[in-house]
Amino acid sequence: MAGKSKTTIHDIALKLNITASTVSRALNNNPRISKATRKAVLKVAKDLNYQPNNIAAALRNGKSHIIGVVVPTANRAFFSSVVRGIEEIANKLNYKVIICQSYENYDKEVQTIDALLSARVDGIIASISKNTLDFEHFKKAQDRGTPVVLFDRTTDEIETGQVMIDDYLGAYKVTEHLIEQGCKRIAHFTNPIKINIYKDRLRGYLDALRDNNLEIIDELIVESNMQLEDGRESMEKLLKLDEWPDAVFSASDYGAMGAMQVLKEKHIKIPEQVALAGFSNEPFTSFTDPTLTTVDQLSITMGKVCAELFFKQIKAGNKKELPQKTVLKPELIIRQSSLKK
Amino acid sequence: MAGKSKTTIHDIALKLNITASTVSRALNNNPRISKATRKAVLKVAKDLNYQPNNIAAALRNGKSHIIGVVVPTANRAFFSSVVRGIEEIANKLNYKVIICQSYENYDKEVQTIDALLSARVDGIIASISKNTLDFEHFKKAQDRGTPVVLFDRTTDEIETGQVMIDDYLGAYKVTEHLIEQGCKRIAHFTNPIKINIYKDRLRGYLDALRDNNLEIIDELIVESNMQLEDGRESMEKLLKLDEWPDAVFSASDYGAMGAMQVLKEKHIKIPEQVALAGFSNEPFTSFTDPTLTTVDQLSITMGKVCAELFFKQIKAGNKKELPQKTVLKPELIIRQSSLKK
DNA sequence: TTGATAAATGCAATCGATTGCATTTTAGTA
DNA sequence: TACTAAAATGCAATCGATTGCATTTATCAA
Repeated sequence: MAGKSKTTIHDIALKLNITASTVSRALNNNPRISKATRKAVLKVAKDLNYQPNNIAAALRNGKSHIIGVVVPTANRAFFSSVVRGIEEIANKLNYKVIICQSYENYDKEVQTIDALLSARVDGIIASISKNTLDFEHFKKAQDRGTPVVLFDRTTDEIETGQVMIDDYLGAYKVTEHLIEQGCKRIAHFTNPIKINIYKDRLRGYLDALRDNNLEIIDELIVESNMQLEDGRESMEKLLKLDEWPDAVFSASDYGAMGAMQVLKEKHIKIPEQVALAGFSNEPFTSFTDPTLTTVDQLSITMGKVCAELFFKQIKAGNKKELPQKTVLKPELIIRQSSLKK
Repeated sequence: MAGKSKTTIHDIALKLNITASTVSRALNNNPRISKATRKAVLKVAKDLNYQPNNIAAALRNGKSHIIGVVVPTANRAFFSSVVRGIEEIANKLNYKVIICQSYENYDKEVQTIDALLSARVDGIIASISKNTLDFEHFKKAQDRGTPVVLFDRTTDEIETGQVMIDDYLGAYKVTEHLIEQGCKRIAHFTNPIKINIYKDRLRGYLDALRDNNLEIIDELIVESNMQLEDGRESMEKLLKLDEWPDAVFSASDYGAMGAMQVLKEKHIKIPEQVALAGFSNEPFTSFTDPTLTTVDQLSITMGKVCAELFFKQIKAGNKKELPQKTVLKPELIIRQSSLKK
């Protein structure tokens, strides 16, 4: 079969000597259609191998039933789990999800949002890229009536739904745990960017130190992009200090991994000499030796909540209900790298 | 601004006292439009914050400029890198990419293909799920005139573009390398499913043994799904044999990782007592201790080739050019887990 | 100035599904 | 049988951009 000409509701209508309206209603389970007709339509639809054209429907309805999701990179387990959570809810409600990657690039992010708007997605769920400083593109989406929900890396500079974990609490817990293990000179890897999450983690770290009467030592706070290589460099830097830290809490698992590599190469014992903790519970953290203490971000839940928030906004429609902010409680995952016991 | 009513080419036309046709042509750089008009249109478009409605265009043109990509899971680094490669080429040609996950589930895969067809994607690039045994859904897409390109996990049961690495060669190289390291009882973790890649890797392993006059020992070939847990179980099984293997080549990195954990727990030295190698070059393989020997699959390249193949098919149009098959040469990555001395 | 081209723009149909408002058919009642 | 309400179906416009085929306007040579 060539199958070139795709069959439409008109083809079905023709075959049954009825109109496209009836076919449309039959396919959409409109109660105004008799059972007999509906049945006949369904049969012919099947026979003709009918495939609905969502594009036509979307044009007519003004809604595509597609949610655009923008993540920095899909291969970070955290992000892809969030997507999974979103999909779980969305698919149930017959929505599809487009995943787009910004590759941590502001321009690409802007382009992506534009592309999604042109594609007439019904909403956008995004985690902003690290070097995004302005949010006009999101505002633009909202002005167009496309709801926006931000997760994890969010901002208060625009009024959107927000879903995040309590980064402050997560960091506080980690730091407290390290202190309980007897650590007194705890270093911290952080990122100098504007995104809240790193600022909050830093605050959590600082407050935990203060609350436990530990001195805050500026030279133990190292800024970088916190990828593997950065973690290595940061650790090397710390090891050049007159007095070593006895623990490192990195706001990223990758940063912690870099530190671990350096420590192992120098045969410095983890956690005895230097305890180690990361943040995000990337899957590899349970594969390292020693396994890495970290903070789980409830990624699937986060995705689900995002989707729920989105659908709430959809339902609310024009009634400008205040966009909601949901904060999830993260979970401390204690593993070998910090457990002196 | 309410911004509720989105501006269309008609709004622009109205403002300029011209017709929508002219606006459309102006926006599309049609040479039949005078520079003056084009300029005016562009200005008004900007002033009115015009956002093209791709859905309308897609309906009229019969093409959405969207490629649907179906992967088992987006969080496997391999798959997300392939997607990245696809995007690189696609974006250049002004195509967008929808990423869908089948979660290794046949039914979900079928549904996804259906959804993509309804969304009228211009093509589908997919890696089939592990438990997919029939390929009617892909055939259906082709019958509808939607080109299909399969990558990595492909099949010869339908005529499509195919992009893969030479799994046979990769496996052969790994095995040969292990033999060169002096290993003589090399075990292999494989997957009993129909997908070619695992069969090819098994063949590569077997041939390498034969070519080096090593005995093929059935009990050293262990079948499983090759996730972490499976790897652990398989390794446990091997360690119950009267004579241990002196190397394990797992067709999956996760399987190898499971084996590594068990070996380490039992204080069996890697690679001295048992050498270890995986397949796929998942990022975590460079984080383990010892780092894991594996095979790189040229993921980005694979993605690019997929996209190129797709565009070739698009251009070819009806002229049923034979779908092409591209085989990439994988690269052996030797790391600590297999390097004796 | 007058044609005759070329250049610029307009008209109207089209893509396929949906839906408000008829209209027709059926069922039920008096 | 006549009539009415309810049920089933049809009509035609709509969503927004595109495009083949006019039609109008500008340009230039004779």
